[in-house]
Amino acid sequence: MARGKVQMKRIENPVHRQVTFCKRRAGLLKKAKELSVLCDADIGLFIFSPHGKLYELATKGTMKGLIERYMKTTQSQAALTEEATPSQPLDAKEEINILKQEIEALRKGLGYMFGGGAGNMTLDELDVLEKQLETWIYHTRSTKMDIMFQEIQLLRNKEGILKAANQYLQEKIEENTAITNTAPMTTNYTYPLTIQNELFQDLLLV
Amino acid sequence: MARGKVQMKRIENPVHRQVTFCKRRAGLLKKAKELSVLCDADIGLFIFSPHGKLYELATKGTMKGLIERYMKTTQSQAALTEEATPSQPLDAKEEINILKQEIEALRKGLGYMFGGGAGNMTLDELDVLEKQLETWIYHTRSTKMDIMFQEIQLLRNKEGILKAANQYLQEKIEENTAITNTAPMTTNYTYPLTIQNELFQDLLLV
DNA sequence: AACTATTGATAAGG
DNA sequence: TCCTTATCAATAGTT
Repeated sequence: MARGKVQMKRIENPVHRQVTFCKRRAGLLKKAKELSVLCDADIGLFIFSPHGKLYELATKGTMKGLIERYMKTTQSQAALTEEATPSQPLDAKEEINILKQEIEALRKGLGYMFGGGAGNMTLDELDVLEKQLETWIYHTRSTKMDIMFQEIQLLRNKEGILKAANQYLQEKIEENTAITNTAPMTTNYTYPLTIQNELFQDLLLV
Repeated sequence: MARGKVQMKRIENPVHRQVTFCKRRAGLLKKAKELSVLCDADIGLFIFSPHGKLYELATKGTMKGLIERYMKTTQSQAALTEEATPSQPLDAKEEINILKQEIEALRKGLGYMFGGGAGNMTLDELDVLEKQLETWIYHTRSTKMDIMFQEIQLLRNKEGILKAANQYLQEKIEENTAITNTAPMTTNYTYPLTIQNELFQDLLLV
């Protein structure tokens, strides 16, 4: 580049950085488009600026479509990798096939969910998808139950602490009354059930 | 570039195209990485060769993570667009918020499904996810039922046609028997229920 | 935003 | 695929 070699590290000066970002971003998008045209390649490119603004390029169809293709490719690559190194040399293939089937159904189902169209799934695929959804919903409910149970436990603990505090205060009052029982309890000031004891205060912050 | 300016169109010579693809792909990935480092930008880039081979770069985290961020950004942009031109000037915001909530839950749920971890979803999000899954499973079952119903209808039609064919053949036989009833039916040749009539044949191909 | 000196990318060839 | 080299393209620093 010009007027001095550039160091390959973050440009600290914010103005320089912003200018360079604009220039190089344009260059990168241009290069991507050129590669796509010259070599008949399909390219998806997205750039988030430091401020989170998005710049994107999809040289074929929509970015969504390219992303789906990307997902599909990486998933099948993963499946092939697994096939190449079978943990149990034989008969693990069956399980791999089932997983592949599930992935395919989920992938189509995903497209269905985002695309909105219910189309072109076979009966078998729908069946797999349904079972997968049932499993998923089961896990969802299970996690939900866990969280609720934790909350219930927390509330029970707090309840216990409050009861103890209550009793403690009650005893204090009775003690007090016993000592000063010559003076009549004419005050209409009702004891609030706030806890003065610091130990209890700490416990309540859990 | 070198030895002559390049035309911005597909390189027809396959060897040249392949070589150029390798070189420019490397250049593009390098440029993307440079932009990322120099300007603190997050970049996702994937390239499909004409033969479908995938080359990718994610300058922060995984491509999956960047894609999720991309989805989220575009979705919120779409939401903002909708917010800027509200079809019903007021109170459509509520629905938008609900949709955003659903999308967020689904996005997290998607990560959960692929990532395998159940982690860091709130109770509310799990609730939305559960409801969404129920809707989805309902549609899945509905589509399945449609397909099955279609098949049943098809089978019923075929059954009707076969019954008609049967009757037709039966009549033919009786007719034949009536005409030639002087000759005894000594043949042990049993009539197969195949349909000779071309009309029926055509119908059965439905 | 426009200019230009300089570096970087790369087409062709081996 | 990798090296070389002539040439073009991108861009850093400046105005």
